[in-house]
Amino acid sequence: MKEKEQKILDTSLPLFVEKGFHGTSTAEIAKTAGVATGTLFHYFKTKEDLIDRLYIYSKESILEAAEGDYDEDKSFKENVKSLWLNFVNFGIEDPYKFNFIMTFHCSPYITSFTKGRIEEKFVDLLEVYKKGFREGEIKQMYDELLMDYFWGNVLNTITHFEKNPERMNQENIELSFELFWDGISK
Amino acid sequence: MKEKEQKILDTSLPLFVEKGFHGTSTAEIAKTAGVATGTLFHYFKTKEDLIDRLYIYSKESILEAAEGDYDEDKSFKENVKSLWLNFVNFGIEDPYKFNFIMTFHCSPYITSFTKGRIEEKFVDLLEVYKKGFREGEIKQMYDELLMDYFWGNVLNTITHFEKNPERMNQENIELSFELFWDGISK
Amino acid sequence: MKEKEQKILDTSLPLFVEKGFHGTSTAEIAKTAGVATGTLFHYFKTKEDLIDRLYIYSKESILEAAEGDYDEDKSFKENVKSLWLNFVNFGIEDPYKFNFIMTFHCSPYITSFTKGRIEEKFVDLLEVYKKGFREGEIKQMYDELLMDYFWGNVLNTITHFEKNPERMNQENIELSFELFWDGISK
Amino acid sequence: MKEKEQKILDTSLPLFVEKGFHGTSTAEIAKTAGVATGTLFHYFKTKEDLIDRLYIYSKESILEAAEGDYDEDKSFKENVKSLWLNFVNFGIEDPYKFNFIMTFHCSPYITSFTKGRIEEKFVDLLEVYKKGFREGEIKQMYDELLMDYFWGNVLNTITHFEKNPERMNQENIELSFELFWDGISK
DNA sequence: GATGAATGAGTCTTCATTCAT
DNA sequence: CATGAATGAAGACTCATTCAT
Repeated sequence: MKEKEQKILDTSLPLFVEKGFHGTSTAEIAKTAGVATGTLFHYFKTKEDLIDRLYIYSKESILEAAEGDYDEDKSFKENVKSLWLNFVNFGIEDPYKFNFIMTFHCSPYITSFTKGRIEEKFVDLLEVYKKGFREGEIKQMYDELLMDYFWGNVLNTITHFEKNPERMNQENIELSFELFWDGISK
Repeated sequence: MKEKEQKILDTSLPLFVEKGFHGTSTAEIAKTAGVATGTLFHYFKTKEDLIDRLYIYSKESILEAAEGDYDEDKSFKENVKSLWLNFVNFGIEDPYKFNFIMTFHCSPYITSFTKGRIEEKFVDLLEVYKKGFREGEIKQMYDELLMDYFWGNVLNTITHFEKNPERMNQENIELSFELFWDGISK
Repeated sequence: MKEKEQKILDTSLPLFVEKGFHGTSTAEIAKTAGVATGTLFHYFKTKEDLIDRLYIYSKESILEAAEGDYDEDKSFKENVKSLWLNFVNFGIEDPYKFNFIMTFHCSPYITSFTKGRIEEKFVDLLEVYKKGFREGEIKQMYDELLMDYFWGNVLNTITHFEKNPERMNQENIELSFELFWDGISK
Repeated sequence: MKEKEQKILDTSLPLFVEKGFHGTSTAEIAKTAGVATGTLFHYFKTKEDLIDRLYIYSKESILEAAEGDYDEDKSFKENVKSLWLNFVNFGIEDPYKFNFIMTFHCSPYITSFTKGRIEEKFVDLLEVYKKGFREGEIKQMYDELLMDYFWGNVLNTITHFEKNPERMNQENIELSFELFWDGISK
């Protein structure tokens, strides 16, 4: 990827998160990225194209962050915790990318093609855990509720430590996971 | 409140939720509400003023929905469940108002004056519960985490049933509360 | 029609004729008409809409100019001459409108709906002459050739006197008609 | 002339005819011609330069088509007919070049230098006929009217057969010439 | 109170042209 | 020669807001 293209992606992501799609002008993005407006449209056909590419970019980052962790030798709880931590750490370390995904997940500006392409990979990732959930020591419930509960807790934890960074330490992160795990345990 | 003023409030709320602040034009609001653009600016000095008033309007609704419920004769869990249910029901019955609050809670368009005024009332409402939490049979943790966990679960539950309306029944709502409660229980 | 709307129509017509569709900017039109750019788009949804309305406006003018002239008591040649003169006079007196029609007749910016609506009226106007042409003392030929020959001569005459205004007098106009008439006479 | 230079000329001519000067972008020309934008500007200093060169190119083509035909042994009418046919055939066989000339004849983008240079040659070509017109069996009239009448008829004939290609045959072309000739004959 | 014509700054996007490679 | 990334002025169109009626 060309240098200016990357610069535009990196610059526009926090702007979109903080000011929304319509609240961020292409002029502002270009200016902040230190390129001409024409350059932005050289790399991204439209503003929609830019945000679509940002969505792919962010989702790939979060997938990478969580990937390839399942360890058969550890307990199921340990494996789930590891996944949970990967997501939470990603959200804390790269809050803009995380918030971008949360904000534009339902946005009409992300093409359904892109959404579908990404969602597929996500489903693959979680497949290995689903099995464990079903056999495990956790409450009986349908998949969607479990997934939403998991995600809700990840999101909640990230948001909480974003708001209260002085509270973020090993102990409180452990506690947050226990809140989640004790909720689903039988 | 005058009829047209009310019409503008009711019309603009879902528009703002679905298209965002900058994505919704005053012309569209006026047209949808069946009034002239001039009329909108007669009742609301600026677009910011309109969204500020919507925030007050929505927050007052949710406060009303949760108010005056604490019953000394019931167990603490029952009281918390009752509060949790009030919020969840509000979000399910009036999803636009609920989403409006969630979306514009952090928005720069809501004046900090308005935010402060409202937050104050909220704190009052929760004060009575805080005591219970401290004395109760729940895990030891600091207030902010508890509040955020509570809110995260409410939000999560509402979002889940919005996405999966066919799953919404007494049993699954109870289950959702148990996920929350078992999380904080010792 | 509102005053500013009319002003925009009158101002833009010569601009489009002289500089073409793409060569004339909406900013220039508005400035020349003495209105704000927003005003132009208040009355005309798009630039295409403006040129479409101009086409209707011009064609209606030329139709009015030629209308209702057929006189059974005069010779056929006199009637044709009268029609020919009406068109020629229109083109000389209102050269912008005439040139606008000639230039944008085949333009993709005029909707086919508008073209059809106008063409219909034109066909009606010429119908009464067609009969005469067929029975008359003129050469045998198919309708389209006759019509194109007639129009070509009208256009030619107007263009000629536009370029050589000092030549325009009764005698030369008569001569021009004779060039046309002797062409089609047997 | 280099291959790419020629390609650009051949590609841009129909584009300019169909979409106008401002309606055709240099990017589109380059893309259609299969060259880089930089290449276009290597051969043609500006867009105006390109259209200027196209004008010369087209006018030279039409001059070639009509050149060197006057035959003292034939009747004057035969000679005029031959010239008339040369132009008509050119317009029918190479409609884009012909239309280009007609469209950009009055265009401000063609430098007056170019126009003058070309017009000169044209005058030379017609000089030999003027004499004949004056002495011949045709109506008394001034030169400009005669020239415009001649051109008008050529243009008219070409346009007519472009619109009605199925009517184009020896007989109808003869008829078209007779319309013209009988018009100017005494 | 209610209207909607009028405004002009601001939006996204295109374009002719340049220049380093 | 040939390329295409880079530029920023200009284009069509939108929008919050005002004000005369």
